Amino acid sequence: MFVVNRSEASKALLRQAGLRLTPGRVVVLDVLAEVSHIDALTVSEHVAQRLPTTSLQSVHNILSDLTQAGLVHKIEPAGMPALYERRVGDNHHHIVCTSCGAVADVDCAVGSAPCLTPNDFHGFTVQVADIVFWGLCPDCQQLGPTNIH
Amino acid sequence: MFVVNRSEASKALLRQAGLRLTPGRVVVLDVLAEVSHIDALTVSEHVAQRLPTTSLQSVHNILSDLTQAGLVHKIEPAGMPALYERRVGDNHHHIVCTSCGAVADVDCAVGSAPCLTPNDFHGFTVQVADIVFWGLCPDCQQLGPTNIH
DNA sequence: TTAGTTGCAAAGGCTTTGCACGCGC
DNA sequence: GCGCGTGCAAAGCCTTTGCAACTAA
Repeated sequence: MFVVNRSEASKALLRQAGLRLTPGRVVVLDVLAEVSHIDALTVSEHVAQRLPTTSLQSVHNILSDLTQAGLVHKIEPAGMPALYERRVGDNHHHIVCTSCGAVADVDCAVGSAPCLTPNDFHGFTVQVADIVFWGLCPDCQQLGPTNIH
Repeated sequence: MFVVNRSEASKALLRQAGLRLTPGRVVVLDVLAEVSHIDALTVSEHVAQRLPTTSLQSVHNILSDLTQAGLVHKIEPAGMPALYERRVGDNHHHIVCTSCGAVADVDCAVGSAPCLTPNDFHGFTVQVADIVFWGLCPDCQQLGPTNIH
C-alpha cells in the first residue's frame, strides 16, 4: 500500500471509516498526525493556517465526529480542556504534568487489562479503564513546580 | 472517643484540619457522610434542606476548601460534573455507569500503586494515578444501555 | 477585633446547539 | 439532487471570581 503523503493517509482513514471526505476533516486528521495531545483550540489554530474559514465550533464538530468514528481519541484529564490524539491501537494511558500540563503517552505496565483482575465490580460490567497519571515532567522537576492542578 | 452524632464528627474533622467551624461546612460534611459521589448541585440541594440560605456558589467554595484540606475527595470523570466523596484513606478508584452515571467505589485489584511498576515514565515523576472504570451498572445491564457517555 | 467566610451577582472557559447555506457523493 | 457538513451565532453548563456584609475565634 503506497500512501504518498499525510493528507492521502488521512483521506484513506476517512474512507475506511465511511465518513464523508471534507477538507476540514482531512486537515484536522493531518494536524493530529503532526501534533498530539492538543485541545480543540490548538487544533483549530493549526487548522486555521491551512483552512482559514474553519471555525472553532466546526473543529469541535469534526473532532466529535472523528472521535465517534474511532479515528481519534479524546482524553479528558480532570480540570483541563479535552485533548485529542490519533489513536494508535489501544492500551496506552497518559501522564500529565501537574505543573505545566505537558502530556506523554504511557504504555501500561500491567498489560492489556490494567488493574483489572476481576472483570466485575459491585455487579458492574467493566468495559474501559481510563487511567491518567499525574506527576512532574522533566522540565518542571528542575524548575520547581507551580502546580496548576 | 465518643462522637454523639454526625455533626459532631464533622466538627471534629474541621477542627483537626484547622479549618474554621462554620454551619455551611458542617452541613456539607454531614451531607457527604450520608450520600457519596454526588456533584456540587446535589450537595447544594441537600444542604438547602437544612441551611436554606446557602447558595450553590458557597457550596462550591466550601467543597473547594474541604478538598484542599484533604477532608473531601473530588472525582472528575470525563464528561460529567465533578463528584465529591468523603475520603476514607486512599487507593480506591471508581467505576461509572456509561448508561445512567451511577458511581461505585473500586478497591484496586493490584494494590497500592496500581499499574505503576516503574516509578517513572518518559522522565516524568509519577505522583498520583487517577483511575476511572467505565461500564454498566447492574440495573442498566438488564434494562439495556442508553449510553450517556 | 480581625481575619476568614458567606451571599449574591456576574463573568469565565469550554462545549453544544440551531439553522441556513454549501459541498461531497 | 439529496443529504450530510459547515459556518456563524448564540446559548448552555459548571465553575470561578469580586466584593461587601458578616461572624467565628
